[in-house]
Amino acid sequence: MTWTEERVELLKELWGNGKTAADIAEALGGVTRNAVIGKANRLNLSAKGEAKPASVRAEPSAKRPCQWPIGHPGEPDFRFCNKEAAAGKPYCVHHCNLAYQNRDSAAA
DNA sequence: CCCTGATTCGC
DNA sequence: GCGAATCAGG
Repeated sequence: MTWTEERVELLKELWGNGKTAADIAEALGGVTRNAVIGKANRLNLSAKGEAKPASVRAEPSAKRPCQWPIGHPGEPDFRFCNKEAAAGKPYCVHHCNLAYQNRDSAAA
C-alpha cells in the first residue's frame, strides 16, 4: 500500500475529527493502526486539532469550484483545490468522496 | 483484561 | 519512508 494524497488527507481528516488510529486504519483499509500511527507520526501529526471541512455541509445547489482546503489554514501554501466541482456539490467528485467519507455511494 | 497513542526497530 | 513490534498510559 502506498500513501497517496487522498489517503494522507483522509488520514489527517479522520484523525483530526477524533477518529482513533484503529478506525482510520479500517477506514482506509489495507493498513493497520500501527501504519496509520506511524504515518501520522512521520507527518508530524499526533497533535490533532485541525479543521473539519468534512463537517461543512453545503446545500446541494452550490455551484462553485472545489473549495477543499489544501494544506492547513495558516500555511503559506494554503489554498483550495478549485477543481471542477461536481454538479450540485461544493467539492469536486474527487474531494467529495473524502468530504462525505464516502465508501460505496460514490458520486461518480 | 481491553483499549488508546507513541516510540523504536528492522526492512 | 513504510510497517510491525514493542512500550507506556488509560
